[in-house]
Amino acid sequence: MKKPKYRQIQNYLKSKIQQGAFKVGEYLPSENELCKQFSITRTTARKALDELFKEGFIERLQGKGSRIRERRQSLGLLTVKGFSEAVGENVKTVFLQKPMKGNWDEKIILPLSETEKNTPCYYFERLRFVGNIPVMREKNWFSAVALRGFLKADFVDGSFFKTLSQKYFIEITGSTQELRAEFADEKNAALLKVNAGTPLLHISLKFSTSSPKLNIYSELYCNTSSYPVGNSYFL
Amino acid sequence: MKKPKYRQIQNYLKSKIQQGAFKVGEYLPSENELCKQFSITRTTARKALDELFKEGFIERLQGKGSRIRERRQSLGLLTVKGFSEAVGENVKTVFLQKPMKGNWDEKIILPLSETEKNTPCYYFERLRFVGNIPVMREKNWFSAVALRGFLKADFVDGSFFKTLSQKYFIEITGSTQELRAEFADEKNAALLKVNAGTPLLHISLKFSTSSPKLNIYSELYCNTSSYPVGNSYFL
DNA sequence: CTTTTTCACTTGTACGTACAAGTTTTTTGT
DNA sequence: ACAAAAAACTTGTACGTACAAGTGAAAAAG
Repeated sequence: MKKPKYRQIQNYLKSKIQQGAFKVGEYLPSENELCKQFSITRTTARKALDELFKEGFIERLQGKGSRIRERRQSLGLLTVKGFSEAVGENVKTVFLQKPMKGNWDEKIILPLSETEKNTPCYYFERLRFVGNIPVMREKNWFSAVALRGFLKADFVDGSFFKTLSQKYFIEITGSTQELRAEFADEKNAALLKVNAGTPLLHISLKFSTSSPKLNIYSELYCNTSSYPVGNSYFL
Repeated sequence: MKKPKYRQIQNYLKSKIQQGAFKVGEYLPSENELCKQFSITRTTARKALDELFKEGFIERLQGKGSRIRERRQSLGLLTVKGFSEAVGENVKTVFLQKPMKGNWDEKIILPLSETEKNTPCYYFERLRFVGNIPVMREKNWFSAVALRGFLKADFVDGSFFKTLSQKYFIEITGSTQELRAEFADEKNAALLKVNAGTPLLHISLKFSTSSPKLNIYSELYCNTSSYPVGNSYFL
């Protein structure tokens, strides 16, 4: 029932980070300060910080402290090369469909849970550019129950994940992906400005989150001829 | 200079696991046994085991112990769906080129380090089947300096990674990937038994290992029409 | 003023203790 | 013989202490 102390501290700090109380590159309170502040021992403070490190929120520098980190880099997610890394630089995102009440599409490849099938569904669709070249079409579905008021709100910094984190305190905890090379259909060809029949990389994604109610299902269609999709994984 | 105790214990246990002294599903000595055996405190023993857990070698079960785990599942590597998971089941691997002295191919997409360019190179090539359908062509390059005697030895259980682990005590520590959807060229079309011009998933891979001398570069060509490539990532 | 040393901070390692909580075996009671 | 209770194990959490090692600023020495 009761949560361990280190996890309480961990979650407290996490929510502060998510709320933007600490910016990327800034330092968290030191272990000893946390000890005083929460009346705990250093063992417990360290455990909380170690967990935040494992989750990718901070990096720990001996002699200096615990520094806030850009979390995206720690997740082994597939990213369009020169996309999220080169933030802002020549990158553009256009809504093809703003968030709306939608239907669980039969094109979603990764299996939905039964409970999800019986809940209303939100949907949005975007087209992503590098320079003026459209490189990725992105279709997203997720259950409406976890994100009340989502349709009215704008995206934080134009980022869906940042919105989840800062407005709903929901983090991505994992992902499952399936990758296929397919011929572009007419719709995708038109959107990505290629000939129909060009090979596209089709990525079917399921994101798990810290909210058990919320999984995000995405179908991505990528023109990889100029900008391949990349990812990195490190222990 | 001197390594911390917990890391010595960690490495000792790791090498035992790699040598096969503990099989998958078996339990490591308990924390208290390690304390006696190495004259350390439980804090240190726990730290060693926690590290092995982070590396994916074991899972820790309260009340039971630390159980050896199939490590591949913990790495966020791309796998052909129904391939490594369904071990042995309908899965076949054929050498198109047994390990040999080769040349750093210009087709390697991810950049080589300068030192690597100046070392001799080993090469091998395989074709992988699910059922009787060829689904993946796999070309691999790596520096010869790290793996002396590699050409003579056979693969452990037909697995390159298991060979690295058990014969050379080298582990995969990370990977960088680039993904492209491409038309099949004639060679790949013939090998994968598809028409030239069929879309193939082209994966360019660089594996980092625990040996700083060894990186493995791979170029994979996958027919994803029946068996998509998948991966999972969890925190 | 510049260089060196010291000091005050940070995180890292390691010791020891105690009890909670989950699992399995043994003992006890009926 | 069977069921419940106890004991004996496991890992998990949390306390407290001490010193090592890395960093940066302040103080001392030149």
